[in-house]
Amino acid sequence: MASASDPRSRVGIADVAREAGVSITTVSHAFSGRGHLAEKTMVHVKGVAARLGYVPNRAASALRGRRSNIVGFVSDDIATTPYAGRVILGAQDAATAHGQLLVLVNSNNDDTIEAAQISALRAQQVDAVVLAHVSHRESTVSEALSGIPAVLVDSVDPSDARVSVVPDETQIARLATQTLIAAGHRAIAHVTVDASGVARDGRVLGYREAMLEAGLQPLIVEGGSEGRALAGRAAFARMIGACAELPTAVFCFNDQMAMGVYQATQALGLGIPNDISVVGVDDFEPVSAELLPGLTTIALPHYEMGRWAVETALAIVNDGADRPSGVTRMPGRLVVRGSVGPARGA
Amino acid sequence: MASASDPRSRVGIADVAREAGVSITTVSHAFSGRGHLAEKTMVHVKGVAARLGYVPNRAASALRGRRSNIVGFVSDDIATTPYAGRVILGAQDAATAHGQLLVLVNSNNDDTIEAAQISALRAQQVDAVVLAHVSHRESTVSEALSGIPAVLVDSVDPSDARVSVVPDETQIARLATQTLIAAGHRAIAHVTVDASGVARDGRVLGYREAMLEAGLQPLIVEGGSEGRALAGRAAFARMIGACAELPTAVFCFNDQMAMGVYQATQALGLGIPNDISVVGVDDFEPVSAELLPGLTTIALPHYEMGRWAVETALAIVNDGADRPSGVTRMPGRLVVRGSVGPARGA
DNA sequence: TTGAAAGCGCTAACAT
DNA sequence: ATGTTAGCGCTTTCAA
Repeated sequence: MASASDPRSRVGIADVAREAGVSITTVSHAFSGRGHLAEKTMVHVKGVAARLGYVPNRAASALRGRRSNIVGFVSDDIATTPYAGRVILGAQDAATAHGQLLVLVNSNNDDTIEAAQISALRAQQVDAVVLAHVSHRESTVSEALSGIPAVLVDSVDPSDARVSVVPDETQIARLATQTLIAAGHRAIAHVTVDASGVARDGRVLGYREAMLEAGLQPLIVEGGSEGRALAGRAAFARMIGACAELPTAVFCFNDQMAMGVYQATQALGLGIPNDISVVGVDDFEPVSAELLPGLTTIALPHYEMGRWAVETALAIVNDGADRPSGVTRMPGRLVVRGSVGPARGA
Repeated sequence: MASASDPRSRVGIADVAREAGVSITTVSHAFSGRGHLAEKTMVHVKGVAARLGYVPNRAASALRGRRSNIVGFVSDDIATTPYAGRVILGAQDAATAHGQLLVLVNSNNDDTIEAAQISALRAQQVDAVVLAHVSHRESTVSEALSGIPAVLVDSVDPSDARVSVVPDETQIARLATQTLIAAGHRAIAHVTVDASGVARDGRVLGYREAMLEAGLQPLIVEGGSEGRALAGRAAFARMIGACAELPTAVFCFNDQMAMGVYQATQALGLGIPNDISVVGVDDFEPVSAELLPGLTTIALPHYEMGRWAVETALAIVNDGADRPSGVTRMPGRLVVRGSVGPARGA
């Protein structure tokens, strides 16, 4: 059976030129803004193009010119967390603002797939790549990326050869802790995971600093290797066993662990925020906004990092300059809901 | 300052041919698998290519051939829910299996942006596009898509001109309801949203059917327009006011509303599943797996729909055949956790 | 202000 | 089994 009308936009620059009675150069100029067209030629050409449904073929421009105007975005996990989504939003806004197309590929946390995806991106002649690894960690940049401007999001290159942007974990933890201190709490525990990592270690550090500065005694409780509700419950249980007197506030590694703390307190008949105040990290809304009471938490700068990454990648492409490598830290933002109250007896 | 080694893979098919001492046709054949190359020529050419870091330029192939080997994926919201993520995973697996690159764009639920993104996709010469609208609904296909094979995910084209794949809402609701019936429950309420929609209406229907078939009396309680915890709490509260005797089980429109039901029962001192059994829909893991007890729920066929969409889109491209338009319904899958118990007194 | 023509890297006839 | 060659649709000198 014959196929329906040709799938691809069969109308090319030559068709527009013929129909408009001008040369293809003129049409090209009308779209690229180069050269100097008479106002009315411009209008005429654009009109004809629109009538014909002409869309410039990017593959052809990419072939002819040096640039494809596409930037690749490699994510290791867009499926199970919504974090990457916000980074993508920021990246896409930046790309759109610069007339670039953002092409997303997902490596599903598999190095082999990642290398293959990067190779595919390279074959598409992407101008630059942003590599977003969901959990803040060290990660070696795939060899496949050599020769392509790249910026890392939420991870740092141990060889320090790439530009990267990460959340300021220490600031985030300080902000959370100081929020609790400002509410009058003095016995503040930090519930976290036991597996060392950039995010965990940075937050532990920030917590310690804030406590020590306020002349308070840090209390760190670990609940398992994964930052989930189960670990939050486990940590809370462990804390009860270990403390003569229960803290009046808990700063949790993330919102999911905070959810576990909610569950543990509930089982004990403790009320939030009356008996105990809680602060999380992430502002993972399906959790933070839905808990009862709403969870006061520190939102991570996902959108901002995505935006910054694309802007920076494009700057590297445009300036040709080797941007000073190094890591940029972006602050978290306090989101106030209902889980922080005054300290008991304060 | 001079830029570092040229950003794009400067080595082309001609370089490989020269270095290997063969013609460019031979190199092309070595990569495309067309023609008939001697085994050792093949190996030799591939070796040289690898050494030179050669990657075929897709833009050039797309320009020359009829096909770009890229399929576009338009999502209206990858940022705030993880559902699209699973669809994307399925779509990407299918694309990779067929040697296609999946290019994702996000419309952020804005028709203007969507049209622009589709136009960009078209300019990239995509072979086909899949349009994923997160919440199962009717949606008119953008004009920008005319002439391009497209398949819809999670939405149907009212004009019925496009192929689409959606969850089988009725089956999903029946499965949920029957799970409760099988556990011995007879007084089973359905907590849902008040805004009519394909998903809501289909689930209400399935619930009704299952109840009536079992000779049971349906009880539908609405909690608001958005399927979130707040609405779940509101619905539960309303139910208490309206019923002489509380149901022993609740089937919720989605996991988030189920979370609201958990909160409402907790406030009342009711235990799950001892006093009341709960079933959700979505298997939204940050909620379903983290609730205490874990939520028994119906997983939506996101991955499968993504896969099917790309497979089907590619089939349309390849066969040139006008695939019979129409909607394909995919079943949900029961995920058993801990929120369903035997009926009280059963 | 506009046009002619070369060529980006590749594939597909068509040789040999 | 391998090589020659003509374009795909566009941008970009260069000329008019």
